[in-house]
Amino acid sequence: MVVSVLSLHQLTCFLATYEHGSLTAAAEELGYSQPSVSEQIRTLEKSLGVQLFRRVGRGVVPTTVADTLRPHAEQVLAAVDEAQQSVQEVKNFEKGTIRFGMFGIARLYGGSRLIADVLTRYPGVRVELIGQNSTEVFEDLRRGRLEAAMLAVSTVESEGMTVTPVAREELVYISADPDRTASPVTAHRLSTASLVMAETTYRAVDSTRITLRQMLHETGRNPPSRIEVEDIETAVELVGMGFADSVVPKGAAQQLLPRLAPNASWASLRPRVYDTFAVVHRSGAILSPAARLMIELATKRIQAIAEPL
Amino acid sequence: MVVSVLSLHQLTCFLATYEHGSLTAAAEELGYSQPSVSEQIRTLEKSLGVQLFRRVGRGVVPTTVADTLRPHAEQVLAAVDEAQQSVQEVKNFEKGTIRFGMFGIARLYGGSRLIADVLTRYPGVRVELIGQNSTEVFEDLRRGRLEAAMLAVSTVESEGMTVTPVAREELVYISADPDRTASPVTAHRLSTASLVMAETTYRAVDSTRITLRQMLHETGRNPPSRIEVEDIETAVELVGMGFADSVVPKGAAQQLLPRLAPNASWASLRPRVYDTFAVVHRSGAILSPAARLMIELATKRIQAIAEPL
DNA sequence: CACAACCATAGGCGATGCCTTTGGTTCCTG
DNA sequence: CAGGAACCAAAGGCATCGCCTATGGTTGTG
Repeated sequence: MVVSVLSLHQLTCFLATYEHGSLTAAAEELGYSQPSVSEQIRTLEKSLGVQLFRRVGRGVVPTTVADTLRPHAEQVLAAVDEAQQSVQEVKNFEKGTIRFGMFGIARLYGGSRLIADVLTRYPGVRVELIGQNSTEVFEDLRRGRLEAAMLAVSTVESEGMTVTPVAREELVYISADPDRTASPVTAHRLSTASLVMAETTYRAVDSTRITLRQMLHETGRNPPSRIEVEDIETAVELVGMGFADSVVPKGAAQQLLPRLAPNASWASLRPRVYDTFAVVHRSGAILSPAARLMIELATKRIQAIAEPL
Repeated sequence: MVVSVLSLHQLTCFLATYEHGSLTAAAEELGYSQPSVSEQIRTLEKSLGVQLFRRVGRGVVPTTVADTLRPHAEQVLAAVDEAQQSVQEVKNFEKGTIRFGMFGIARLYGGSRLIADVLTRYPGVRVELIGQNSTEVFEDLRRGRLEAAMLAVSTVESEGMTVTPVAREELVYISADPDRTASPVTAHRLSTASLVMAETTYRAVDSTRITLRQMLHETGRNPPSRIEVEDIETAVELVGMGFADSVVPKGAAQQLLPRLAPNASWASLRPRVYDTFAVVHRSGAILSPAARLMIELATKRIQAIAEPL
C-alpha cells in the first residue's frame, strides 16, 4: 500500500480556504492562525506538485486543479466522518455485531430468549451466539476470536482463563424403567448401568462426562456408555424407547422428557452431582461493554433456570 | 466542520494490522518499527474510545468494532488515492479543465483551430476559451479568475499586468465605395467619414477605437461613428449595404468581406495603424504548465494570421 | 524447559505544526 | 492621492508528535 503524502488536516484547510476564498477566513473558521493555514496549503501544493490557489492581493482564487480536487477532498472527509460515526454507533449498540459464546445446549436454557433480550434493548445490533460445541468455543476464547462465553464447565481451573461460576445445574439420571428412578442412583448403580451419552464428538472434554468420571473415580470404573450420539434430543428419545438410560442436566430432562420420552422419569444421583455454568474469558482481558452486556443478560437467563451461585 | 481526531496514518496502520493479524508484520509491510505501529493503533483506539484488537500473546485479533471500521477505513484511503490520482491526471493534461482568455473575435483568428490543437494533443481535457469581451477578460485576469489570456491591446502598459506582444495586425478601412479605398486613408479623411463600429457595449475600452482615437488625436476629433453595433459581422454587412464605412482588423476584413460584403473593398490607413495581440497575465505570476501550453499554441495560431513581432 | 515470536514500555531525537511578529501588496476611501 | 484596512508570506520560537532503538514480559512451541 502506498503511504499517502497528504493529510486530512491539509484537506480540511484546503476545503475551508476554497469555500471562503481566503486563508484568513479559513483560519478563523478552523480556529487556527492565518500562517498555519497558509503553511498547510503550501505544503499540500508542494506535495501534489500543483498550484491550488492564485494569490491575488486580497484573497485567493482556486485554480482549475483546485476545482478538480475539491469533490475528492469532500469525499475523503465524508468517508472519515462515516468511519467515526459507524464506530460510535457500534459503541452505542445502535449497529454492529455482538459476538458471544454459549454452551452447546443453550437452546434448552433460554438461548432464544437471551437473544430476544439483546434485540429488545438494542434493535439495531446483530447477534452471534457461538456454541456448536464447548471445545471450539474454548479454542475461540484462547485464540482471542471470542471475547467471552457462558459455558458448562467441570472445573473452574483453566490455564490462562478466568472462570466465574454463576449457577449450578444438577445432573440427573433418566430412564424408561420406573424402578431405576425410584430412588437416588449411587455411583455403584451408575457404574453398572447401560447409558446413552450425547456430544460424542467432544466426549473427551464434555463437562457432563468429566463430572461423571470424577464421581465414578472411587469405583474404579469409567462411565459405561453403550450408545454414543451427537445431540441430547436423540439421547432422550433413545431413553424413551428403552434402549438405554442417560445422565443429563436436570433442566434438559424437565424440558425434553415430556416431549420426547413421556414414559421416562428421572432421579437424582447420590451424592448429587452438578454441572457448573460459568462466564469464561481470557485472564487479564478488559471486557468490552458488549461482553459485559451479554454476561449480564446470559447470567440472568441461566439463573432463572439453574440454581444461582 | 468538525476537525477529525483520526489520521490517515492511523487508518493505514489499522488496515495493515487487520490484514496481517500482527503488529510486527504490519510494521514490516509499512516500513516502520513495531512500536510505531503499536502506538498508532493505541492512539486510534483511544481517540475512538473502543478496543480494535485483542492482544492474544502471539498476534492480535480484530474485535467486531474493527470489523465495522475496516470497510470504512478502506474507503477513506481509496478516496485519498483517487484524489491524488485525479490531481496528477490534471497535471498531466489527461483530464481536468484548461481555462484561457481570448479576445472577442478570436473566431476570426483560428479560435476553433486553437481548441483543436489542444484536444489533439490532450484528448482528455476540457477547454474553456473565455472571451465574450476584452473588459470582462481583463477583469477576470485582475481578479485571478483567469490565469492568462491572449488579447488585442492598444497599449502594453497596464497596472499590475504583464503584457507580452506576440503579433500586430493592421487596421484597415473598408467601404462599399471603391473611390474611398482607392488610396490610403488619412486621418483627416477618416475624421470626416461616416462609420459603423462594432463592440459598442465596450466602446470605451475597445482596442480598435482606442487606437483610432490616438490616430485622430492630432486632428482634434473623435472617431465619427454613425452606427454602433455589437458584432463585427453586422458591421461588415452594413458596410456592404453602403450605409457606412468601417475600420476593422485586416484579417477580419479578408475573411468577412468576400462572404458578407462582396462589393466592398479595403485600404490601409495613412499612416498605417496596428492593433497588438499580446499575452496578458498578472505581474509576478508563475504560469502553470496549462497556461504556458495555451500561450504557446495561441501564439502560433495568431502569428500564422497576423504579423509576428 | 528453553527458545522463538510477539507486544508493551521507556527514553531520545528529529520533524511537524502552531503561534506571534513583521513586512509587503492590494484595495478602498476620505 | 494619500492613508488605512484587509490579506498573504516569511521568520523565529516553542510544544507536540512520530519514529527509532533497547528492553522487558507474556505466550506458544519444539
